[in-house]
Amino acid sequence: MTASTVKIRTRFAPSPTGPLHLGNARSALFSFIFSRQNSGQFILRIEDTDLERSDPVFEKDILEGLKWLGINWDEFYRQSERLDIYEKYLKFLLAKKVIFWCPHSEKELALERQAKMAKKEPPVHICPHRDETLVQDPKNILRFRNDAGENIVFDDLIRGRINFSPKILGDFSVAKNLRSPLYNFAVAVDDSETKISHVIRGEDHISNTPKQILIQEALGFQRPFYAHLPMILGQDRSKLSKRHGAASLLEYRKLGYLAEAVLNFLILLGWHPKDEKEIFTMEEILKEFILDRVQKGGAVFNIDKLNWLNREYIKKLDAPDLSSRLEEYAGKWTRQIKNDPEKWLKIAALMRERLTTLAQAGENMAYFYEEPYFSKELLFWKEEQNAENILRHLTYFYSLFEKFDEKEWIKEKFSKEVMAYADKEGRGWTLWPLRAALSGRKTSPDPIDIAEILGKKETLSRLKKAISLFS
RNA sequence: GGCCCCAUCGUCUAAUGGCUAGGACAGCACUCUUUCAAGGUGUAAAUACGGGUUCGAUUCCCGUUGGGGCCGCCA
Repeated sequence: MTASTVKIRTRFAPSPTGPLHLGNARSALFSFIFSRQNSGQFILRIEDTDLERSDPVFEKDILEGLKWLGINWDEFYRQSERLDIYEKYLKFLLAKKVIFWCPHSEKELALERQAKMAKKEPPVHICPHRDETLVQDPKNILRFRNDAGENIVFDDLIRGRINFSPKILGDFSVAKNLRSPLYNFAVAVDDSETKISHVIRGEDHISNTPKQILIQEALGFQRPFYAHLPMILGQDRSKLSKRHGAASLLEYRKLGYLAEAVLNFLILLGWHPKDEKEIFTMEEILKEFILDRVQKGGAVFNIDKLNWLNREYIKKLDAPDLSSRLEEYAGKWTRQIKNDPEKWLKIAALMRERLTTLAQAGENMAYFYEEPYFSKELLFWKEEQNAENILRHLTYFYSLFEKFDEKEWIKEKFSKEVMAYADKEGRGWTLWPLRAALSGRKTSPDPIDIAEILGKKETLSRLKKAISLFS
């Protein structure tokens, strides 16, 4: 079997026991990309065999996260709906005496494990009842009668040959009972039943692979290709988790990251195209991606790089696109935005180069919709000591703006005169107080742009208010 | 503890036997500039260590060290 002769089918198999996590999202992404560029199928399989911990809420979160990133699946399975299939294979293996009922309690097993570890032996259970034919009983579980002698060897597409001694596996568990398969068993069955050609998953599954191979072999299944991706690490270089801050994918959406940026970021963690390009579209990824170029070592999650990418993607958005994406982050200004879409478009265009995340829009747009409050000191630029000067400039600007027609209030009309005055009197000394008077902030876009958006009436009113601070 | 995986600037990475070890993010400096952002220019910063192999090792081999993962009736 070679990659060129098989139909490429990859899968992403999350368990709905928590929200979709960045690391998982990346595994899904790599699998998805690999299937798409080989015109294969991408299968989504929900691993909800653990009824206790599985929750439909998380399943929903996972589906939503994948859709957000644009990762679409061709087939969908839920393990809890496939119990008949697992039962069939379990019975088959039971009849072949490849699996058996093990009567040991969890407590006994824990004790045994402890003792073995103390003796520096692999903490595995080799069941004394493996040759007996015990029957089903709520106390018993099904274990694999592991007699494998030779090393289990598989060729990982990213790491090369990997070798395991089967002895360290012991008689591993495969199911709690005929209707409750355990992870490794369900995976082996499903990967084969759904004809998965390439299992692309996180490095944390390397040590599960020999168990799955043993089950495949007992069942006479064909072995898929394996590719184990490096982990995404937190700042402390341990597996990324909740304690490293936002780990859930959808949280990044809430924080105002663009799906395109997150996607680009995720693919860059562990993979890089031949050239030095860092920003690319899905089409470009599909064209260039190759498993051989995937990194082997874990990659530390770096929010600075994500922020940079997000800024880059925001800058590329045109004003209408940005403004509509920004709407859900507008908060209490939502109604004003809808009332005056033209004004909103201009605001969005101004914010474009200043946003790292969409969520920052809320605080950066307030002064366009409500009158800012500030103290007189704000109007003083740098070393400016003279209040008279500020008053003079503001008064000049007031009379300047006053003479322009409210109906033709665009910056092209008045910017020339504003700048002529600024150049004559000193830009900083004049433009700073003007900008501060209009925005009420130390930092903001250009006063001319702000004046245009505010309109004649509001511009004059704010200037008047600033002037009044001096009387 | 056992087994497995990994190792280039702070971080993500390029260079798979041959230029001065390249790029990006972050940092710093300068520049542009009314502020912020963006932009421009520049700068500092790495092959973990020790042995081999070789005319020549980031690259191949061995060892050491370090980091990570897994060791469930979770997935």
